[in-house]
Amino acid sequence: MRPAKAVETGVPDVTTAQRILDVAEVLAQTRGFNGFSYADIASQLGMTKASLHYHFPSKGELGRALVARYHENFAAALATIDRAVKVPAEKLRRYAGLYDSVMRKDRMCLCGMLAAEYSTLPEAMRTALIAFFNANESWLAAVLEHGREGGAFSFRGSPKARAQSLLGALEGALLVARAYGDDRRFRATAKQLLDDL
Amino acid sequence: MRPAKAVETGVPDVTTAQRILDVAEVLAQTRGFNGFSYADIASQLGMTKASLHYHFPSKGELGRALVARYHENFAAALATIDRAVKVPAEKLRRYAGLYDSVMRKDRMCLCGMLAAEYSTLPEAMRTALIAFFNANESWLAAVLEHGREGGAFSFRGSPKARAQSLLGALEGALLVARAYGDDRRFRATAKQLLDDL
DNA sequence: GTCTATAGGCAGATAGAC
DNA sequence: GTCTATCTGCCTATAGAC
Repeated sequence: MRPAKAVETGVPDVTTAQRILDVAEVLAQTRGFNGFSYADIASQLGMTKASLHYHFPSKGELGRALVARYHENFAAALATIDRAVKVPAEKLRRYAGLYDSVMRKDRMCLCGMLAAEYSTLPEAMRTALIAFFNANESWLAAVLEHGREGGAFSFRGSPKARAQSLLGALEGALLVARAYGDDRRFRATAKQLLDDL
Repeated sequence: MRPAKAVETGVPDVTTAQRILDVAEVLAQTRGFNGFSYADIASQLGMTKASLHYHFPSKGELGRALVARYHENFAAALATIDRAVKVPAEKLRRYAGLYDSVMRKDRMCLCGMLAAEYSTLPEAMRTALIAFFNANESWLAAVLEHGREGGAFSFRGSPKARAQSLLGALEGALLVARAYGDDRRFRATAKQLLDDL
């Protein structure tokens, strides 16, 4: 039986693989997937490149794991919103808040960043990336449809089409605001997008 | 006096520097600035890497020239729109058409791509990038203000704020649509953005 | 202006000791 | 699991012949 560890502190096990992903995620969100190397991760963790390859044999594998975990965490955040809030407009406000918290950390959405690099990504990462966007769109479309039925929104067109443009608009707002280094700019655009519904 | 060349064909001089920029532009728009090398350009032009360095001593220099030329061409396109069209809504339709023509070539807007890579860019490129966005926003803000005064638009908020969110939304729509490889998706979003004004 | 040749460094990745 | 050592290849960039 596996021994319980760090029970006193209440701090759960953090595996090396997780710590690698943590560092890689920040690097990928700030510099892009092609903008960092195993050496960057290794130096930040005080270990060697060879050790990283034990956990993630190739960079493509690392990237795939990165997107998968990001997707899981995002899905969990959406589930939390669904549990905590029932009002569609407030759901969307919180959804935009997820992007805002990324902006405040001076990062880009991981998947927005990877979308820019799409043509250079291995197939497994491409597939995972599209899955992330699809999940976001489905969630958004459901909220939008529900909100319009309830009279909270009055947008034209299908909920699906709206979901697509909203997703793109938030990613783009983040992309440009980050270049300006201005998070108020992102919030102003996000508010406007939601007010337009 | 410099001898006239290619007068018979009516084809103007295309300098080597221009041809280098042409190839580099496509590469930067599809793979990102960190996603291509001098070797890629050289092989496409049938010349050596060393020759490229004669025209552009460093990759940063090449990138700066890339953004500067892109900005010039974009400004010229906006001037053409201003000359050909007076109706604000139609001006914006043509503006979105500029992005659409990029999408149809399976490329990303050069500056949207560079915005993703912002933190890895040399200072000169960052400055040129922001200048591009500023010019776009100024043009958009003027058209939006004019259109609202004329009763064509009824958006809320300042024209400047609208210009910022419109620019971001178009860049983001392009970014995501490109990952899906679906240009109809881009056009649907663009239409929606303009209809919302 | 374009070439050959090469420098010097960093990339992702592997072998094998501990 | 982590290390040292190393491989192979590509990167940006330069020197100097033509």
